[in-house]
Amino acid sequence: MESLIQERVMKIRQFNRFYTNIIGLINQNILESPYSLAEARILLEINNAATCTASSLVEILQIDPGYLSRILRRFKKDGLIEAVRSMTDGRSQILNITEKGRATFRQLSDASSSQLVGLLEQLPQGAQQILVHNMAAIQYMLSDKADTSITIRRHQSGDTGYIAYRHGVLYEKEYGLDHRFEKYVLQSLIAYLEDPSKGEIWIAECCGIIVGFIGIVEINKRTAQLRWFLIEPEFRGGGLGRKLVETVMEYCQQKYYNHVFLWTFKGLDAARHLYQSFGFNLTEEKENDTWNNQLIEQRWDVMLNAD
Amino acid sequence: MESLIQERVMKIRQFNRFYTNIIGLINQNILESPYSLAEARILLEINNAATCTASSLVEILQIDPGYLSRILRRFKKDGLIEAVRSMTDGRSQILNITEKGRATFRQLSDASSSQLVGLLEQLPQGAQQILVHNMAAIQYMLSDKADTSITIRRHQSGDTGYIAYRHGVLYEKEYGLDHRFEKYVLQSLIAYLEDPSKGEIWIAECCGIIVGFIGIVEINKRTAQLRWFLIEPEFRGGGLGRKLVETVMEYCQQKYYNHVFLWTFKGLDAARHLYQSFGFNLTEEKENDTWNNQLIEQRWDVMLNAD
DNA sequence: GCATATAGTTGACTTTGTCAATTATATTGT
DNA sequence: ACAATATAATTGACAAAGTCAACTATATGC
Repeated sequence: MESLIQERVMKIRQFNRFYTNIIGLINQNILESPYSLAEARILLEINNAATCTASSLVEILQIDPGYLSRILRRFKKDGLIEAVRSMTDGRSQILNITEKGRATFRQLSDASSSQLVGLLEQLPQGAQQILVHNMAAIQYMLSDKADTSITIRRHQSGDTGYIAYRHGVLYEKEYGLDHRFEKYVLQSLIAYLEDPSKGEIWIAECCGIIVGFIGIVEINKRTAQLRWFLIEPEFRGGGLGRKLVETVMEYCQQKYYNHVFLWTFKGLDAARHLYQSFGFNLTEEKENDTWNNQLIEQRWDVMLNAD
Repeated sequence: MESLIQERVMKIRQFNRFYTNIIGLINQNILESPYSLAEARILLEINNAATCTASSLVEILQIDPGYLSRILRRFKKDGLIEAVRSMTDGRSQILNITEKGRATFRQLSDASSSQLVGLLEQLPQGAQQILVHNMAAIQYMLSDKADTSITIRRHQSGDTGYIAYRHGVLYEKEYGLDHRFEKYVLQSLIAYLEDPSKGEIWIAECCGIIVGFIGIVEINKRTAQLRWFLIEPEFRGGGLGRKLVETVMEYCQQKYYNHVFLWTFKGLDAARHLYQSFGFNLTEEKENDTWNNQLIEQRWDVMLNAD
C-alpha cells in the first residue's frame, strides 16, 4: 500500500519534469520577446481582470510588491497600461490596459498560441480532444473545489453495455473467462431491460467516471436476485462495495422482497465477508461447466425480516 | 473548425497556468533548501544517469555551460559529487555522485515527495489512479515517440459490452432513443456471440482508447449484414469510417459473401455518401415504430462481384 | 601536423527577484 | 476626534540566477 503511493508520486514527478519542458517550449517565444515570462503573465492578468490593482496582482501572482512596482512602471512608460487613482481608496490605483497594451498582449498570446497549434496539429482531431479532456480532468481533480466523492445514481442509457464491457474485461483478466461469459452477462442484462420496472441498476461514479455498479432483478413477488456487482480494482477496499450492497438491500426492503440471493465465485474473500455481514448464507456450490471448470460457483441467500 | 482548435489552445493554456502553480507548490520545499531548483535538477540527473559529464548535462537540461560549471564547482566543494577525468577523452570528466550527494538528493527528493503525498491523499485511492493515468496519457501523447495513429483490431473480451455502451449513450443523445434500443443492440450482439465464427467485430483504437467500431454477421452462406457501425463524434470526418467499411468489405470478399446489407437511420448524410461510394443502394424505408416514430429506418444493399 | 571542433572554465555582465525602509492613505478603538 | 495600526504602492540596496564571450586544454579530420 505504501509502495503504491510512492509509485504514483514517482510518476507524477516524472510528469512534472516532462511537462515543465513542454511549458518551457511553449513559453520560448515569450522569452524571445522583449518581455519576461513574469511580465507577460502580469499583462495577461491586467488584460483579463475586470478591475485590477497592484495589490491584487501581488496576491494572485504571488509576486514581490517591489518587483511588481518596477514592472508596472515600465509598462506605464511603454504605454501598455494606465493607472488611475481609485475613487473609493486613495491609496490604490486601478490599472487599465491601453489599446497598445492590448495589441502587445495579443502579439505575445498569438505567438504562444501558434506554438501550441503546432503541437496540437501533430495529433489527429480526436486525440486532441482526449488530450484536452485529460488536462481538464487533472485540473479538476487538483483544484480545491473538486468533488472527488463517489456518487451513486440510477440507470441511464448505455449503462447495461458498460456493465457488460467491464465484466468482459475484468473477468477475462481475473478468471480467464471468454466470450461465453460475455454472452451470459448480456443475456442477463436483456432480461432486465425487458421490463426495467422489475429491477434496478445503480452506478457508482467518481469524477464522472464509472467505478462500480450493482443491480437487482425480481424473480417473483417476494424474491429478488442481486446481480452485476463489480467494483473497479483501484476502488476496492474503500467501503464502496458495502455502500452499494446497502443501497440494494434498502431497495429490497422498500419493495417487500423478503428473500434475496446471488451467485458468485468461490475465493473472493472480501466479497464473502461483505455478504456475510448482510446476513447472506452459502446455500449451494457447483462446478462451473460452461466457462471454466476450475471455477466454483456459489449461491448465497438471505431472508429479510418484515419490519 | 478553426475555432475548435482555438478553444483547445485556450484550454491548454489555462491548464498550463494552473499546472505551473501546482509545480511551484511542489517545488516550494526545494526553494526553502540551500539549493536552487536548477541545482536540484542537476543533482537528480547526476544521480540517475549511468555516466554523466558536464556537456551531457548542458544538452539534457539546456543550461548555460558557464553557469553549470560554477554549480558543479560548488557541488564538488560541498562533497556532493566527484569528477574524474575520462579515460577515453581527456577533455571531459565523468561526474559521480558521492554518498553524501546521494543523501542530499534523497533529502530533497523526500521533501517534495511528501508534498505530493499530501496532494494525493486528498483524493480517494481510485481517483489517485485516474489522476496518474491522465498524466501518463498526456505525457505519451505529447512525447515524440507517441503513436497517435488509429489502429484496428479484432474482437476482444468486453468489446460487445462497449459497443452496446456507446450505442446507448450516443443514440440517446443524438436521437433520443431509450432502453428499448439499448435492448435491441444487446440482442444483436448476443446473436453474434452465439457463434463468433459467423461474424466479426473490428475495434478502432487511438492511444489505447476505443474510438469506433464495426461488425459483420452472416445471414446465410452468401449474405452478410453490416452492423454496429459507430465512430466517436470527435473522430468523425477523418476517414476512419471509410477505413472501417473497407475492412468489412474486404472480409466479405474473403468469405465469398456476394450480398451485404445494413440498416441505418435516414438523415446521416456523411454515412449515406460513404455507403454509396461502396456501391450500396437504398432498398427499403420504413418508419420506426418501436423506439421513435420520428425516425425513418433505411436498408441499404450491395451485390459484390465474384472476382 | 595544421585547422577546426569540443569539454570545460573564468571574468564581466545583465536580468530577475528579495527585503527592509519609506510615504501616503485607510481603518479601528476609545 | 485622533492616536495606533493596517494597507497600497514605491524606492534603495542587495542577492541570486542566468548569459555571453574569451580562454585553456584536449580531440579529430584532412
